[in-house]
This record gives sequence, structure tokens and C-alpha cells, in this order.
Amino acid sequence: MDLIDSLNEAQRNAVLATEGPLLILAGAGSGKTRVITHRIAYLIKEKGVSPYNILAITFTNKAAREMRERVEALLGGEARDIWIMTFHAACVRILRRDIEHIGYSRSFVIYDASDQLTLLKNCIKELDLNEKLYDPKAMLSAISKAKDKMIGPDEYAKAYGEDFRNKKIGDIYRLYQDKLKKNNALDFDDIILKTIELFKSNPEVLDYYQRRFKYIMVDEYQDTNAAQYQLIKLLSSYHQNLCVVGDDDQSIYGWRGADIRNILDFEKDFKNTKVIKLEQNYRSTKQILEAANEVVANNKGRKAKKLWTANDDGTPITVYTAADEHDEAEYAIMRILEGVAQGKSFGDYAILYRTNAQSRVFEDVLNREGIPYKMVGGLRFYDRKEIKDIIAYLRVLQNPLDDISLRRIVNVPRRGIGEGTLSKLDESAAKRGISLYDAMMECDDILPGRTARTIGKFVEMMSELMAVKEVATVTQLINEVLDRTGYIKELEKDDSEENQSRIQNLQEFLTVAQEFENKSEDKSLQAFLENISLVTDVDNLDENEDAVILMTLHGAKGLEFDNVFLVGMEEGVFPLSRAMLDEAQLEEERRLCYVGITRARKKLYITHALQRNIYGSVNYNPVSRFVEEIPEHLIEHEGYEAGGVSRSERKYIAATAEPRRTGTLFTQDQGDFGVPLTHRHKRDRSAVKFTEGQKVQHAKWGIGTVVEASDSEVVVVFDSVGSKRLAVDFAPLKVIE
DNA sequence: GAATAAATTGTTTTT
DNA sequence: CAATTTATTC
Repeated sequence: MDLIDSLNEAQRNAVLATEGPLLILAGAGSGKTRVITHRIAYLIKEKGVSPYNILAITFTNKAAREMRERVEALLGGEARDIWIMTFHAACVRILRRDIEHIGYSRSFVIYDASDQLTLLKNCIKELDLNEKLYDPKAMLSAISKAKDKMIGPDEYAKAYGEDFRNKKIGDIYRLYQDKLKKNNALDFDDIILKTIELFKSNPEVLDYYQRRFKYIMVDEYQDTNAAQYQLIKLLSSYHQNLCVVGDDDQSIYGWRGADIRNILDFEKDFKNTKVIKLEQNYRSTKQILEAANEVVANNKGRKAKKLWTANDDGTPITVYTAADEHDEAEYAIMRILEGVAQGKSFGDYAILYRTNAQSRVFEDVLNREGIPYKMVGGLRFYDRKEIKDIIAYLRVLQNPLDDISLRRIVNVPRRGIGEGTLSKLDESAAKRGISLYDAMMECDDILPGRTARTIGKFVEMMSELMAVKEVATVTQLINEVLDRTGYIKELEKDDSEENQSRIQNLQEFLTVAQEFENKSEDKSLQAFLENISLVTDVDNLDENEDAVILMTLHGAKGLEFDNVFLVGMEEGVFPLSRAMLDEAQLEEERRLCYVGITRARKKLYITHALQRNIYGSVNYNPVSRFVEEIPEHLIEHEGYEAGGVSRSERKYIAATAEPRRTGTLFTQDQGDFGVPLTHRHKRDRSAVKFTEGQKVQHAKWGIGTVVEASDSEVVVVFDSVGSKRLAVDFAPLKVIE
């Protein structure tokens, strides 16, 4: 029984309790992934369960991949048949087989947020409503909220129909849903909802999956919404072997419809539930864990638990008070360089922030210092304009009913098909109840000859590409699209830096397609497009790469790092100002903070700035209440005005600060601040001397030659990026010759 | 119909 | 401040 020998008692009980409903309350770092993987392996190896009968739901594709790898390691290669995937991936797989039962075609496409918004704007226009009064973004979030709670257009009208505005919102909702169907498209919420609809209207389909999935496990259960709950309930009701794992203290997706009651009420909803708590933390030091416990203890309405650890005491948490956001970034990066000089790797560090906008300053400094970093989130690769354009082409080829994508690319690159022509076509399509593409195929009688010929040429090109699609691989098809549409030629016309980077991105896209073909079993265009829709940035994060990681706190869920920086810890930034008014939202922010603290294994840095620019205007934010909730004996202060100082004094200090010098890192004299500094931006590396002609190795830019050297600066010509001026004291440079 | 200039608007977090 | 939308001109 080596499978369970390595586990502690609670973990072992969780693995052995295979039958019936099981709720595992797993604190941060308590080895829950370990429990799930061992449980799966135990079911297969010891209980003789077929891999085919197991369904494991994870929160991200990355978690799914890792879980599969770990199960395979325990089992020795029998993990292929297990369904280990996200809710969305599982549902898409189910829908792909049987969606025709509910009136969609199997070549359906998945709309992302921006497609949704375009579609919604069309709806508002069609209903003659004012976008000012019915803000598309607000409408979309209202619809999404309704969908998360499984309220369809009819129920919405019934529930909110009294009020005039809500009645209109209901109309928008209904039209939006109709249009999705006309376009043969699903939005993200639909992926779950339509699966439930399929199950409810086709009992034989449900029956098949109910019988098949004898054992179901759901990870990150605290972040499931009502629809996902319903889905799980349906799937598990036959065998009743449902195991959910979660931590109410880590519920951070309430805004996305996650319902914390799913976990709090699990015992009520499933009779004879066994509850197991995992309370030993294996990840963090005692000091970090205590800080986390103390912060989250300020929340009400949580399940009682007390995380403990047998790990070392560790070092205190460093709280750094920065003059402003630039100083904050420079401090963090100085500490990273210092650590690296002592033998740590860049990959041991993560910088976590509340909003993506905060990443910029850190990127600037990292770039300037030539430190390798990887940023997760922000503008996704697939959200870039040129990539979205090509995807839109592919979508139309896959699903010609997709008017939204068709409209996006019909005049990209320019073909002289303008707004006037398109609205005529729209009108004709609406009148005849056909798609835009079909209207284009028969447009001779509504358009003047010249325009009709232009449209005809476009339709001809598209139908040729559709023929190519039937015989070519995805990569070949993309190449054909880039070539025949003249997309690349258009970019080559003017070789601005922007266009060059677009071409590079398109090449990267081809690489992605090639990789997909190499790895994936199903190599169809449909599968490729699905893959793109469901994969996120975090999924592609490679932790073995030696680079500093930048991401939002949400993105960091489920990850861990030796050294973590929690930055921007100020009232109004974290917690966000809009969350400060509402108790429930504030508690969610606090849980997010708990998640952040518990990502750190060894060392936690917390930073906040006295002064910060937010949309062009200066803000003076007091330190975050969450920092004040950490007991003082766990903290070591650094930076400006380490002691307590009133808010107005802070404002004075920040306002009278010398303007920052741009230029080299950490060399400016910041002494005249009215208060003694407890920390100076200087690192002792003066022993290193560079001379002209030396070969040096840089952490990010590789090998280069020193062409100019002084006591404080060197100019190095790198083989890869050309010449750079660097600060001797801080650049990650090694002499190699 | 398309390119440029001006004006306006708004920011969580993401499967 | 920056990104997006709208107005203006060619």
C-alpha cells in the first residue's frame, strides 16, 4: 500500500473514503492535489476501477495537465482514459457529440468577451435602445450573472419584468440569445448551460454520462457557480460518488458568479456527506502562515479551521514603504538582483498585484535591467488584433453562419467593402432570414454591379479556402489564409516596427498551430479553435523557465513560489476602492490577500507607496488594512518613514519629495526626505570590475562584448539585442572570458 | 470609403 | 494616461 503510506492521517482518510459524497476542506498548501491524485490512483490500482469511469474537474487546463502527469507517475501510464479537465473543456467535449439534439450544429464556435460585446451592441441597436442608457458592458454582465444563476430569458422576464428598464434588459437578453443561436455560437456561460439543457431534454444522453462517471472529483469547489453545481449534481446522482475539494477562505471568484454557499452547504445538499479537513500546511514558514491566518480571521461566516505547519519559523515579513510606484518597483527588483547574486534564481521570485495595470512599472524596470521575466495575463496573445483577425477567418471557414467574425474580416485587408454595402447586406439577410454570408452569395439584385463584383470576388476566395480546409492541415490552411487574403502583403507594405511585430506574432501563431498538430489527437480545425478559446495564459506558464513571474493575485491561485512580492498594498488599490464599501466584497478582497500571502514558501515582501499615479492623477493612499491586520511581531519595516505617521504627514512627505531621476537604478540621493531612511538602494558589488573587450554573459540578453567601461557603468554590445548601457552594480552580468 | 484629428471615456479580477 | 469612439477632411 505504498500509495497511502506517504500521506498523513487526514489525507489518507480522504483517499480511502471512495464511496458516497465527500467534502474535503483543504487549507492552503495542505496537499490537496496530492490527495486527489492519490485518490485516483488508489481507485484504479486498489479498487480496480476503470480509468474510463473517472471524471476529475480542475480549475485550469494547467492544473489538469499537471494532475494527469502526477497520476501517470503514480500509475505508470494508464491515465489516458480518465477525464481530467476543466468544466468548460468537459462540456465542450460533451456538446461536440450531441449538441444537435438542442438545435445547434456541431461546427459551433465559441465567442469570447469581445465577440459577445459586438453581438450585444447589435442587439441594442436592433431594439432601438440608447447605448448610454443601456450600457453594453453592464448589459453583458447582467446577462452573465443571470446565466451563472441559471436564469434564462423567460425566467428573467418573469422575475424582473415589472420594472420598465429590466423588461428591456430581458428583451436584450432574449435577442442576444437568439442571435447566438443564429450564428451557431456559444458564449462562455452557454458552454455549461447548454450542457445542462442537453441533459435535461435528452435523458438518454444524461444517462450515458451518469452511468459512465462512477467517481467524480471537483477541485477548487469554492469557485463553482450555480450552473456548475447543477451540472455536477446531475452527473453524480446515479452513482453518488462525488468528492469535492475546496477552501472557503480561497473563494475569490464571487464576481464571476461563484457561490460560496456551494461549499458551505454541501453537507445539506448531499445526504450522508463525510467531511475531512486538511489542516497541516506543508508549504510556508510559520511566520508566513501565522500572518495569513491572522488576516483571514477577520472574515465572518467561514468554516472554522486552524492551519498549522511543522516547517521552520522562517524570517519576518518585510514591509517596504515606497515613495511612489517607481520606487516600489525598483525596490522589488533590487531585492531580486540581490537574491540572485546570492545564488537564487529569477524563477524563485513572483510579483503579485491586484490589477493588471500595475504591471507596467515593473516591466519597465525589468526591461531596463535586462532581467528575464514572464508576465501572465494582461493582453492575451490571442487577443492581439492580427491574431483575432486570422482566427475570425478560420471561424468563418469553420462556421459560415458566424456573422460577427465575418463582419470583422470582410474588409480586412481593405477590399472596398464599406459600411454602406454591409448595412444593405444586413438588411437583406434579416428580411430573408439568412446569414450574412448567404446574403453575400446572392447580392446581385440589391447592390450596384461594381460592388456586387467585389463581393463576388470575396465570396469566391472564401469558398476556395473552404475547399482548402477540407484537405489541408490547420497550419497549411493558416498559411493559405495569410497568403490569399493578402493579409501579410498588407503588413509588408509599410515596414513600421508595429507591422514587423505583427508579422512576428503571426509566425508565432503558426508555431502554435504546428505544436497543436504535433501534440493533439484530434487535428481538426474545430479542435484547434476550441483549444484557442479555452486555453489561457496561465495554462502556458512554464515554471522551469528561469524568469521572474508577474501576475495578478487571481492568476496566482494554485501556484507557489519561494519568494513573493505583494505589491500595491494600499487602501483603494488593494482592497479596491469600490470593494471597500461593501462588506461581502471586502471579505472577498481579504480572501484574495490570504491567497497571496499563502503563495510564499520562504519569504514574503509586502510593498506600498506613499504616492501613486492613477489615471494620470496623483493619489495618496494609506497602507492597506490587510497589512495592519498582520501582527507587528511578524513584520520588519523598510523604506520611507518606517514608523507610524499620520496620513496628512505622509502627504506632505510625498509631496515634497525630490523629483525622481530617470536613468540608472538606485544611484540617486534620496536622503533629503525629512525622515531617516532605514533602507538604501545600494548593493555591494563594487568588487566586480569590467574592462573593454571582455566577453560577458547577461541573464536575459546572453553573450556580449564590453565596449566601454567606467566605475559605475558599462556599455555592452550583445549578440542578440545590440548595445546596452548598464549599471555595474546591478546588471546581472558575469564575466566569461 | 478611408485616413486623420479630436474628443471622450473609463479600470478589477477570468474559465 | 491611453484606448476607444466620433468628427472632420480628403
